[in-house]
Amino acid sequence: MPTTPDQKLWTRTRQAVHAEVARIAMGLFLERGFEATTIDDIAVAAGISRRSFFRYFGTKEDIVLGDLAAHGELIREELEARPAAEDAWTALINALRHAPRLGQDDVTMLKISKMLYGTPSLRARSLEKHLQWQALLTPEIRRRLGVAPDDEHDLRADAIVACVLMCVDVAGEAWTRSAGSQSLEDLLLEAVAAVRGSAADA
Amino acid sequence: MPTTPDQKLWTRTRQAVHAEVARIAMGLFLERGFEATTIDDIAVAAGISRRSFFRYFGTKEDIVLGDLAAHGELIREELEARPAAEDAWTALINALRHAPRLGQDDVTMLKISKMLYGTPSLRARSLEKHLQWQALLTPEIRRRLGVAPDDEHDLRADAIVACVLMCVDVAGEAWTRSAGSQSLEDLLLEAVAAVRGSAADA
DNA sequence: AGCCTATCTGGCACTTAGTGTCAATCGGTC
DNA sequence: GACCGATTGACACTAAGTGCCAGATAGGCT
Repeated sequence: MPTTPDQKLWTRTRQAVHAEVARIAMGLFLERGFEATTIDDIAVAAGISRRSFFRYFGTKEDIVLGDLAAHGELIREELEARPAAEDAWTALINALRHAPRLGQDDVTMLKISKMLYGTPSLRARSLEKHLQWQALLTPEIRRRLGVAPDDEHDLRADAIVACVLMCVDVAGEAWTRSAGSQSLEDLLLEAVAAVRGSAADA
Repeated sequence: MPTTPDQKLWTRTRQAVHAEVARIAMGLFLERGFEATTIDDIAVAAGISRRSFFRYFGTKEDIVLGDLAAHGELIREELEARPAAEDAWTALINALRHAPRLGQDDVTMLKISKMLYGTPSLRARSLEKHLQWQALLTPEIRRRLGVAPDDEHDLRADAIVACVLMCVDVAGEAWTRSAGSQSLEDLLLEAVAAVRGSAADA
C-alpha cells in the first residue's frame, strides 16, 4: 500500500514489526513469565524467524527495557530545559517528575514492574540502563555545579546523579511492593527527602 | 596426607581447589581479558573438567565477584559494632571505611577494577552484589532511624543505604579512572560530601 | 579387613542465548 | 524489465549453564 510514502516504506515497516513483536513478546512475558519464555517462543508467536528476532532486539531483555534509552534522552532534554535558577538537585528531580511518561496503564505497569524487580537478568539490565542515564545527565549537572561539563576530576555531579537515580529505583521498588497504593512521585520525593532533608517545588 | 584432620578432609580440599581455580582464572582474565577467556580455557588450565568448574563457581563472573558476598557480611558486622551515638550516615560510612579489605596489592586491585568497570557483564553482576549488600545493611540502618528493622513501609533506610553504596561505586570508578592517584577513602568522602554537604569523623 | 554411605568427579547430552554467513526475496527507482 | 539496497530465513557455530549417570574415593561402622 504505497499511498503515503512520506518516509521510506521499510523504515515504517521495520518500526511496525518492532512494535508488533514487542507487543506479542510482552504478552507472553506477562502470561507465563520472562524466563519461561524463550526467544523461539516469541519468534513463533510473532511469525518471524529466530534470526530475524535478533535483528530487531539485541537481547531478550531489550524487549522490556529497550525504550528506557529513549526515555533517558527525554529526561535529559527536560533537565536542560529547567530554569537556570534551580540548583542541581532541584532541577534533576523536577526533570524526572515532569518527564513525559511513555507508558501503559497503571495495572500493566505494575505487572511489568513486578517482573522487572523480580527477574535477576532484567534487574541487572535495568541497573545498566541507569548507568547510561547517569552518563547522559551528568554533563548538565556539572554545568549547574559550575564545572566544565567534561571535567572528569570532579565526582560531585556523578555522585548526585547516581544518588537521585538510586532514589528513583528505591521509589520504584517501594511502589511495586505496595502494589501502587502510593504515587510514584510521592515515593520519589520521600526517598530524596530521606537523603537530603528537603524536597523540591512543584 | 591425613596429618591434621581438624576438619573434614574434603572440606579443606574443596576450599583449596576453589582458591586455586580462582587464582588461575584471575591470571587468565588479567592476561587476556575476561570475555576473551572461556570456561573451557579455565578448566583446561586448572586441570579440571568443565563440569567440575560449575560445581565450584555458578558463573564465570563469580570468580571475580564471589568474595563480595562475604565482604558484605563483614561490613554488616562492622556496621552493627559502630557506637550507638553515630547516626545512620556516619555509622554506614565509617563501617565502610573500617571494614577489613580482603584484597591484593594496589596494582593488582587497579587491574581488577579496570576489568570490572570495563566489562558489561561484570559491571552488571557487581551492581547486583550492591543490591545484596543493600538488603544486608538496611535493617541495621532502619534500627538507627528508630524504625522496626523489618518495616517495609519506610523507605528512608533503603534510600540512604542505596545512596551510600552508589557513592562507593562512584568513588571506585573515579579511583579506577585516576589510576589510583587518590585514595579510595578520600574519594568516597568527597562523593558523600557532594550529596550531604558534610563528612564523617575518623 | 569389609561394608556402607556420602561426596566428588568426569563425560555426555541437552537447552538457550547470541553471532556470522549466504543465497533468496522484496520494495522502490530508472 | 532491470538494477540496487535492505530484509529475510536457513544453517552452522560458539559459549554458558544444567541434568543425569556411572565410577572413584574418603570416612565411619562392625
